[in-house]
Amino acid sequence: MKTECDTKQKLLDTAMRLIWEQSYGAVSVDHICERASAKKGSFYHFFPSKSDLAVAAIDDHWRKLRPDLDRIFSPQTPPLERLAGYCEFVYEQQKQQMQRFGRVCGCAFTSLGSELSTQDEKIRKKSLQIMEWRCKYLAAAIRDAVREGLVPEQDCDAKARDLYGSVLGVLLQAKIENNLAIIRHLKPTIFRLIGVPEKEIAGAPSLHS
Amino acid sequence: MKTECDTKQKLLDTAMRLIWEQSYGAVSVDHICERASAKKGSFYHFFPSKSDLAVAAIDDHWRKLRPDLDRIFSPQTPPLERLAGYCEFVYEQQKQQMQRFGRVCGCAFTSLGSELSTQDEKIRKKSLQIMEWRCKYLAAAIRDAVREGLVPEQDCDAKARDLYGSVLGVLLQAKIENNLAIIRHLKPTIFRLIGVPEKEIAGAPSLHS
DNA sequence: TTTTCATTTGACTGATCGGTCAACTCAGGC
DNA sequence: GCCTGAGTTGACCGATCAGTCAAATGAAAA
Repeated sequence: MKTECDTKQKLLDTAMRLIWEQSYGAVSVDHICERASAKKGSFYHFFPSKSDLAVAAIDDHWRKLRPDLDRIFSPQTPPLERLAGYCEFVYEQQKQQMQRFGRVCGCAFTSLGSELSTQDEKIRKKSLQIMEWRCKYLAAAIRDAVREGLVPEQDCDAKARDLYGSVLGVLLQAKIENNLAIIRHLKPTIFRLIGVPEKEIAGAPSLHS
Repeated sequence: MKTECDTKQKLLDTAMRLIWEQSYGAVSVDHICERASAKKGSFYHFFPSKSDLAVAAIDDHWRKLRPDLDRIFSPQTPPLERLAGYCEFVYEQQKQQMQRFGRVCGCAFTSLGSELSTQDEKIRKKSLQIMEWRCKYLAAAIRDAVREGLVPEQDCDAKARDLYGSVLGVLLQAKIENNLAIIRHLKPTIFRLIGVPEKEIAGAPSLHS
């Protein structure tokens, strides 16, 4: 009980960072331990296996992300501003990764999901869960936009998934192109998908608060 | 010179199949050789390294894909039917993978790109190149749709990338959900993005030839 | 027939992989 | 002052990793 359990937290942080910047397959338990200044025995004291660590790291990363999403998608904010704010957040998050690592790293959750969902059911399930949670924020915003008459009537849950698909797609393109700029396409794209009038999309470039 | 160079082709086919079904990191050179009934020495006779094989396998897979895309995007076909046909093709391809492997496997090119573009520049570049080539088909279809007055004036190249982003996103979701059905969202989504009137999207469920 | 050379073979290397283990440390409760 | 048990340490395991190599094979060119 040397240093409480910040060894565990250090391992979670380091693992998420390395996997995000590289990939699950390219990061070994030894690398994680070395960068976290922990020994292998400690690793396997806290986590039964490498893939269990990955699941725990996803959970931990999501936990740290939730306050931001709760703020962005606050019902206090007009629904279309929530969506615009989310696009801005996605961009800023990638920009921050770019500054730290010098590369566009995409979405950590879905990178793991893409790499491992055909092989590791635990990670697939977890990745899927995060996807569903994120869609709930989008669905609520769309629903409120419909209620306020800003966009046409539509299947909000299904549309939220379409929107999230576009987010994932753009992040994947940005990662492969290593180009932040295309993330700026995100806001007009999702506005089009929910039927915001084209003239409102063209004008008002970013946030208009 | 036993069997001409079908050993090389066998290695390419096997590699693409295994990597598609699993991932680059999860598939070893030994696995590939075993499944291709080749020996390690043969592997390294044809390919200088594992990542060179991956690049070659992408090229080879693309080569085999082109005739289908040329047919689907034939200028003979009305532009919106080309896009609908492409959505159908994407669905059918995943369905075929599902039958062979029992799982939705997503887009092989971008799975590789997603996993390795932060680590292997050769693979990133190749993955990017394929992305650009595919966008050209989409851009041409959009351009023709604009010319025929089916959709509003727009930046066709930029929109093609947005569309392709949606394709990638949906495939990623389908892979993580292991669910073919959501790929059916693709056609209405990309039609919305290029501004096909909503009443035409709702009607005419699939191909209308 | 002999030469040539792309191809094939299988044994081999050293490094690294994920994971195990018994011994050790040390704060808190008794 | 001893005991307990969460946390730490570093040596260790067998398997597997990507990559090497010298020798063998055999079809086509000479």
